[in-house]
Amino acid sequence: MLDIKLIRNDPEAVKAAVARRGEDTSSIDEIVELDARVRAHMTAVDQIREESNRVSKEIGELYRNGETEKAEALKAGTEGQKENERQHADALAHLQATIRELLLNVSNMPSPEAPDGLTEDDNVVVRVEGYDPDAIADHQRVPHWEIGEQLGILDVDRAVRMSGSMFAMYRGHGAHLLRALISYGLDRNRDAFEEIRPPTVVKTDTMIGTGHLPKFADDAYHLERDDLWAIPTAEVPLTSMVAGEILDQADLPMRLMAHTTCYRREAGSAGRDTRGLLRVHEFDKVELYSFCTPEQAQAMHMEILERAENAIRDLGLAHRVLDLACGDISGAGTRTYDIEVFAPGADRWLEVSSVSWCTDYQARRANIRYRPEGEKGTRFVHSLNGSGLAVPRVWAGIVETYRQPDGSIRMPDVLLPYLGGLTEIPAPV
RNA sequence: GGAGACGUGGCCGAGCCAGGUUGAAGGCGCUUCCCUGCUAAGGAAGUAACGUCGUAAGGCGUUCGUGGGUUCAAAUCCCACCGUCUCCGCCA
Repeated sequence: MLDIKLIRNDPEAVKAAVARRGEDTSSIDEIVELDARVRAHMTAVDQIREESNRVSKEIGELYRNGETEKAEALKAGTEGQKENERQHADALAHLQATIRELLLNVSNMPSPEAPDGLTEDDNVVVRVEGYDPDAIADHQRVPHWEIGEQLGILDVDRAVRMSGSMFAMYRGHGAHLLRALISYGLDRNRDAFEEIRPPTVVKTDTMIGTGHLPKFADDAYHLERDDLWAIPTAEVPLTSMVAGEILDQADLPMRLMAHTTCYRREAGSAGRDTRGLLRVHEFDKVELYSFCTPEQAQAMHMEILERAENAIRDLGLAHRVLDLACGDISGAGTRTYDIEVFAPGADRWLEVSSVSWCTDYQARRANIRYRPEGEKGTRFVHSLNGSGLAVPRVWAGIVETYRQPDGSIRMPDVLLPYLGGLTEIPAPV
């Protein structure tokens, strides 16, 4: 969430920034107004408590000295104070809860450098690599859901029978390829990132920490009986890993990576891009993540983007990098780069990574701070995340891109160490 | 799931049964200074976070797992929840 002090001191600037997303900013005015009332009640409560603390201490002293009568007299004088305090305290608590609720629903301020615009059409293409529409051969123009069926490596129909639409099942070499991609995604970042395998089902507080709740409750799977949520991305448990902690500056930047399954209801996108693996409710992903100081954040953003892009480049996939327009940046982000792979069979760009710099927006929610060296007090860390490898769409890109004239699929060189001798998925006989 | 024990500051650990100068003894760690050829040892002082008021110095408030309650007063008493540990049961 945003810093209430920042909103208090310069509401117009905050509104202007948030408005670039196309978001309604009227709640910010409301917050400012409620905040003033909060502080009035706060002062009142503090004064009442100060007085009551003082009197209590005095009573204690009187009892100790055996001056029971005086003590009783003082006690009698405290009547009514309690009710008075309670009224202010209740009003205060109520206002604070309201403010928090409002605050949780205000998105992060986009970076001044983020491109203007409200939709994905306004995203700026930073670079395109390996994309040549004229060089795409006919045998590559087969969508992966057809290839998957032909080769017996992807079985959507049976997955749908078990779990409903937008679920997939990988089989045989297809499942093996999936596993290879996960290992590949992790291993190539092992030089700097600590591998984590977190829980994939988490408490409500954990989801709030990253900004996925309350705003996007409809997009997440909820296990009502135990009040647990299936994570939409490893970003959720990774952020919460150090929730409430004060980190040593020496430990920053902290680099973490995790392979997890991710669950998304995709509530707003029913019927869109539903063929094959374009959009599924359950998928595997390797996530790259970092906590760092504000000073380190910009460089870390570039590092994660570079690592994610290199993984795609080394797989030999045509791709492009987008600088997202304000309106397309997810709630917690201040700036986001997307990586899209071109899938020649499906004939479209598929988002395979979203690399976001969240400033202290998530850290504030999850209360993650660090002690700056040579400075008093604490500061909130910055958090950054990016998909190191989103498996299904990369899988789709590979299967379509590497399809040979005979219908077999050659395996990218960089995956060979993970495929136990498999160099191609053979064509059906 | 059953029975019991327990959750205190960066860490360890008193205090809780008998509520009152306890924001919390003592120790470790850390910081600064002294001593010192170097290191070790030793001596002195300091060492939580958050909120709020204040230009500041500083004042006040909150926090002893979390949330309620009792009381003039709660780390201490009561209730609920969360978590940890031990034993039993079950189990990949």
